[in-house]
Amino acid sequence: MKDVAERAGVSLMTVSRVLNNDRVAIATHDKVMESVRALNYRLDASARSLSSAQSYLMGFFYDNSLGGYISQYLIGVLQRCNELGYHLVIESCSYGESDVDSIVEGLTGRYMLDGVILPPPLCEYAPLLDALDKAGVRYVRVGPGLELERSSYVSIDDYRATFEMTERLIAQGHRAIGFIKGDIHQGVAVTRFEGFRDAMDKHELPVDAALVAEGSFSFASGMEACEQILGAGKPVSAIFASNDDMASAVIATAHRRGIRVPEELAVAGFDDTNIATSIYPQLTTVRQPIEELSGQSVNLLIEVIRADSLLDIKLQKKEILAHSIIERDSTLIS
Amino acid sequence: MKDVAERAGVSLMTVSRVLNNDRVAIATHDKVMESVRALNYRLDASARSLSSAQSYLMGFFYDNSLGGYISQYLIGVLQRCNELGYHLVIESCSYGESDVDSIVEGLTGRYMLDGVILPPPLCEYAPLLDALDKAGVRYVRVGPGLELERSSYVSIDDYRATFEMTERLIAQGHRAIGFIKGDIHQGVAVTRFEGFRDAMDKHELPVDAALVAEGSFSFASGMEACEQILGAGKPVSAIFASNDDMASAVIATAHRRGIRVPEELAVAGFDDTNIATSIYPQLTTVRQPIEELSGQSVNLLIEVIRADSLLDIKLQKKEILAHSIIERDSTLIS
DNA sequence: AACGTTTTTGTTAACGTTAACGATAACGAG
DNA sequence: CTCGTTATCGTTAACGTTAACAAAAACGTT
Repeated sequence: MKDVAERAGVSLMTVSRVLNNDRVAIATHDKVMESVRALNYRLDASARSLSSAQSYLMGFFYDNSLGGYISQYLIGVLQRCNELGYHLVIESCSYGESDVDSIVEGLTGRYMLDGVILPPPLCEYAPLLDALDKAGVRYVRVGPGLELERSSYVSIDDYRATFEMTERLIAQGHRAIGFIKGDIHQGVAVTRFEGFRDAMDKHELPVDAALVAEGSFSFASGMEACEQILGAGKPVSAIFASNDDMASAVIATAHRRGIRVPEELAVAGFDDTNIATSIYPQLTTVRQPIEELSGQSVNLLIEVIRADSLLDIKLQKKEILAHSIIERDSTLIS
Repeated sequence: MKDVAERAGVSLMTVSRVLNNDRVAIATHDKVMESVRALNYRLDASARSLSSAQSYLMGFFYDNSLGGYISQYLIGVLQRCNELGYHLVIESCSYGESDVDSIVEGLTGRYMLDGVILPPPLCEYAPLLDALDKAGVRYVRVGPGLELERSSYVSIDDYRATFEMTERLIAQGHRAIGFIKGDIHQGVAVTRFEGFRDAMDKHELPVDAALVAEGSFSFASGMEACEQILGAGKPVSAIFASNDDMASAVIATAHRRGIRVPEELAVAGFDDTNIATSIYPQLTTVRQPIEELSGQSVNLLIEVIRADSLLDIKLQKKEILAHSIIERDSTLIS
């Protein structure tokens, strides 16, 4: 940096200011930038962190049950991070596996991470939230269903979403509708079921216990749940699964049993993940705008960081983004 | 750190040594660790980086076309990284999108990254390799098919894998076998086709041009390719797709056309990704041990880093791990 | 022209660690 | 017991940046 400063005939501080977009006379700015380019100079990230007490590193906690869908979260998060000059560090952490404290300690080397993004299901994992709170790490959650008063978050309205999808199925003439719950330890699983139940109630349709099965959001659990519902021997004309993995398991099960979708059985999912369009027939589902959600979580996180370090305020901001219902071939009768 | 040193009655240097597993008398070690625990002390990552010229950060370049499969790479990489005290930074970079230089510059703040892991398809993206070489960033590639002399890498033997799978199909009695190529700009796509072709040759079976279609490794391209092959009107009893996404597209297309799998059409894929077991019927495929490959890439990368900083040697090491053939319901006739 | 304001730039002192080298203590062999 | 060797520990000086404050320059007002 000294070389740059000398070449431009200014002080170190001025160079630093130019490189950090601080207030500098435009003429000076240009002079400095010219030197920077000529010498192909870059700030040293470590020195910068040490001096400024910021790492420009965001954390992203990843649980394997997020599986392939991590990519959809990553798109939004990475884009915002890059736009804002941050880099993204992935930390793996398994829901239920309890070395949470040591994980949090591991990234606690004082200014290692400026903040953390928590996608599902970790956004609802209380021990992790506790550890982060204790360590004073700032975080924003994406799509939590539990402990909503605990931190800033972005989400969709899961209740309204399942409510609306259920009404859509009812409007299509379905009366006997099966439902596959997600992992009931997760808040969204409960919320989604409530939306289904209340929509059925509203239209005075019974929620038959034999047509409601518990899954865990995984494909395998979806197959079991579907077998259970179909095995009950009661008539069902549609099954609404709490996520796309389980919905695709319903379709797979139907194929295996020779049941035609959607003619004999309509199937609806939730999330609009990649798999929704990678199976036949393509899945009718609730679309969560995951990219927007996760991108917005970065914006929020930065606000939280600013509020914390500038004003020493623990900001709590909640944002609900719009979902939509995507109708594809698994429910429409062509 | 000063507090820890005073409490333990030693110098700063000794504390540093204890925390870095340097040679220290065992009694001193214990004394220091006691203080560390009592004061709940952690090393400051930034200061450590600044002083030691190491960031303990590995980069992982991510291209969207990796899509959901990033999770399978992540598992191996993250585990090794954590074991070795490293953290993982995800950088997004799109194959073909050409701001490669600015991306590499962005992480070039001298010691920002100790090294980089390159999964497909970026492991074959020459402009990126050029930029990394120019910037002096050390990297290891996972599963490259091109420019094999250019750096260290870990991979499987794609040629042998398709060769063996093809022989397996032939042994099951198939004679008219269709093949869907991957994106021909990628080395593995070519290699995999060669394995298929040579196996057919060996058994004196013709490789009918009408039964070979070009895809791009995506589900959509697989559907098109499959339509093309089936539309040719020639008899086909099996289709071997260059990856699982395209193989599942073949199955979806078969469903749509009312062709029974595997009775009327056997289908084989490549990779053994999650989707292989998330569809009906489950996919016969070549299993790449992605976790092992990616985990091993971290080991290699650390060797490369060591060799470079200690001996100033550009290490080139190649490792081939074993693949296997997983037979599931898309080829067996029950 | 003198003075308050604001804008722009410079100086100094950390930030918390480790490299490099030096000093001391412990040990073994002759 | 002496001396060389090795194991252990301490001192000093960076590492490259920015915060905080100070100074100077530019500007507008009366």
